[in-house]
Amino acid sequence: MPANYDAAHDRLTEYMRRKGLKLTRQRETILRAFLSGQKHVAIDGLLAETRRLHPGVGHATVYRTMKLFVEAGIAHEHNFTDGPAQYEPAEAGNDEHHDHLICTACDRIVEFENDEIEALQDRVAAGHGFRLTDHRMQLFGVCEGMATRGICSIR
Amino acid sequence: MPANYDAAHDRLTEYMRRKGLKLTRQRETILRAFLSGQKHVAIDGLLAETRRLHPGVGHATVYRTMKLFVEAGIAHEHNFTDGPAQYEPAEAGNDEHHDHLICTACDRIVEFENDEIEALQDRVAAGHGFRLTDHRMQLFGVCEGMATRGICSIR
DNA sequence: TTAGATGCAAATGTTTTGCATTGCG
DNA sequence: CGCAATGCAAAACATTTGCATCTAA
Repeated sequence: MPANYDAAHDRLTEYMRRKGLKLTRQRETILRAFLSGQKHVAIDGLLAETRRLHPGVGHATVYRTMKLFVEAGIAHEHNFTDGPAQYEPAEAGNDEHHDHLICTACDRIVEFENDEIEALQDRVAAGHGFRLTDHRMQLFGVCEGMATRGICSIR
Repeated sequence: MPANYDAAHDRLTEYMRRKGLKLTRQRETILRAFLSGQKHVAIDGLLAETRRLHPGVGHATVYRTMKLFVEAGIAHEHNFTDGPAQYEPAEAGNDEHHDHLICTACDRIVEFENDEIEALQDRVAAGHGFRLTDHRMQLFGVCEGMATRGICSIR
């Protein structure tokens, strides 16, 4: 059982109570699978791990559940490439916005946070009369290991 | 015939010559359609306009051709939302990189360029040992007209 | 003449949906 | 018990591909 399982489980329970939804064995299993693997997972990986713990779960259930997790604030959805979406656990307490550096050679994903950039984004938006609600910033490049030795240190 | 048609046509011709490809009536028509409408177009709009000028063009041809235009450097492809990709004409001379502000209420797209942000992005990437090849930055918000009067001034 | 381009239909890959059945509250 | 959730299959959607035919060079 992953470290932050209890906190996420509590949040989910509270969200379901508020919305009149039900906590099923599938949803608990998907939550466990979601929190036990790599930080960024796509549906197919999630489905595989979920089925390891609870055979027979349908893929539609995983899609529906991840959507629910996003609404409940325990997951974030990212679309880095044109392929399948990836999901990332939301931090329990401080869920600061962060952005991503993506290595196009080994698919490694590094997170970063930069207040200066965020401030400039707000200023740009304001300058055009926009009230900002969200943003997306993805930096694509080649990480050190891949650039110098062609060796990926993470997978 | 749109303003920048000739320049784009020249670039395309040159690219095709280099690659041993052929300039067909369809490709010329798609170029004309591409340059005659809104700055940002999706395939279906492009197909409609193309067929108005040249009935019978297949959608696969438009997909293939836009891919070609991107390679030839006369179009940029953007994936703002999860829907279909949008294409934008590249500026003939100075094709500076720019980013986008997207109004989630009226789908208006405003372009901007901010060297300070670009510089900070480079610095962030370098700090993580990445050699940057590309980036994507999209700011989502509500534009002035929609926020104050619920009226969109562009569509 | 011939390699490349086209149009159609079919395949692909991701995600959503309809529906009969199951199960949580 | 009743409404929500599930699993399955099918649909939806954007995009790509196979292939016979056509056409620019």
